[in-house]
Amino acid sequence: MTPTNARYAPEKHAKPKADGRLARGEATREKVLDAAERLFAEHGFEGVSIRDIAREAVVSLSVVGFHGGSKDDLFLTIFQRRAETLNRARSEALAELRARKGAALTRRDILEAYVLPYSRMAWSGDRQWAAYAKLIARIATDERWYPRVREFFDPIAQDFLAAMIAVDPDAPRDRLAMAFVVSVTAMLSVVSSNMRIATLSRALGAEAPTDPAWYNAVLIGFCEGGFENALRVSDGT
Amino acid sequence: MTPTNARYAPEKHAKPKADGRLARGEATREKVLDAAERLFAEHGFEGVSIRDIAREAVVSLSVVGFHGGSKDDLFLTIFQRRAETLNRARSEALAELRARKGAALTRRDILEAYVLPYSRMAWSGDRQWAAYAKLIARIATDERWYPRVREFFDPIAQDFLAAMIAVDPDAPRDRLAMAFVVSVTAMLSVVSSNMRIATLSRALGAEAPTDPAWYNAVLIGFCEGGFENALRVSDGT
DNA sequence: GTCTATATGTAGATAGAC
DNA sequence: GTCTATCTACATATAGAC
Repeated sequence: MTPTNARYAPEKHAKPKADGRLARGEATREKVLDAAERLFAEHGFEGVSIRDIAREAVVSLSVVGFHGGSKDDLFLTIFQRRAETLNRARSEALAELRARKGAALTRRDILEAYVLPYSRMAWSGDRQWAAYAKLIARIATDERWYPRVREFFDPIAQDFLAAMIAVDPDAPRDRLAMAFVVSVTAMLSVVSSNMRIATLSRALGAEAPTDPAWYNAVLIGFCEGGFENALRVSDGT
Repeated sequence: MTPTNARYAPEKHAKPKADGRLARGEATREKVLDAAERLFAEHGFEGVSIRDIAREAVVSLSVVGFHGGSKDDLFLTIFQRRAETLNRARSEALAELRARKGAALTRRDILEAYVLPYSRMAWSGDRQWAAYAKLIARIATDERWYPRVREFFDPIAQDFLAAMIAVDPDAPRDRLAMAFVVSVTAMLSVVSSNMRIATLSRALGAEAPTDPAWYNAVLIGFCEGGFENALRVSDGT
């Protein structure tokens, strides 16, 4: 697991000064945000105190407040910081596919363009991007936080849904919406529960899969088959 | 949404006294556990204080400690309290199908036997069972809590996986494990995010689905198609 | 920009009266 | 069994020195 992926590894968000180094305050700010990102990803918002963050970042307590503002602000800032990079990766993946395949675009292609940027991020080998991926998985089903961060994710989701509709204009919209939400949750769950998948595999006598490409392939296969079957009009039970 | 389902509505876990009424202490205990269940489901473990629970249950602070023990104990007790009922419903559903269909059992049947008892519970119209369903969805992907409650869920999951293997003995075990975990997450996500599905449906110009049977049908359809596609050996990307 | 010090509130837990 | 009262620890936030 966790092969390095150059795409995400070098990503840093502080602006370098003219001389190429970060301003001192800027570097501290990054340290604080990075520490908060890791801890929030691991323990959730309420499970982390500002003192924990200060300790993890190796700064004093009030430095966290200075750079991060209130605890709520700090949490939102962490989302904001990387959202654009992820969104851009997804948009570019979709645009590239559209350019290359045109009308031959399939649902599988669209799913890949949505899933793979996130997957690469989660398994990039960069612990901050991995933490961010976990954090997204954590808040996506959280009714308290999702409304406050949806602005970062919903627009791109709309684009992908539009692409799905273009592939099959007759698909019932409600089923499409549900298949999409379920697919997104499935994607997030693979990152947050690959430990469970590994455990369960071993319990069944198989080796625990370790290759991200394997997880991607099975996940995308699952969602592709799921979409197809869910969109077929039929009412059971 | 939320039609009453008699199966779960009358469920109460305190033992009645010989005269048919609950002992006073027992009734208080139930009040405390019910309040904790609702609040933990809504706000998570760290998001709820013992004082919150006391207020919700309309008892004094120390009564919560008296009946619930430590906060950790209280949380685990809530899980324990209803786990057996849910497990029994699932086992019975599977046994009934096996008796009725024998070797003609399908993956779809097995999925239904796993999903429907949970779905009925979540939408039973009883707010405590609904809260319990939300609580399960909340901790299922929580690395801190899942190890402490898996004993309540893993045995039954093993039974269902065994049934899946019986249907298709050649299915690769690792893919089976992953398809199962993803299906379970999908099931849980429908309960915790049906608001998002509804919102997204409206955004696409459809009405927001309100019928639990519709959610069940689309979900099971999705998982069925997902399983089938995920188990096929093929490696993309 | 970063520190120490502290104001102010709330957390979990329990002792002891009734 | 249930209450009031309180212990001790830790929370967020910020004022003010350097």
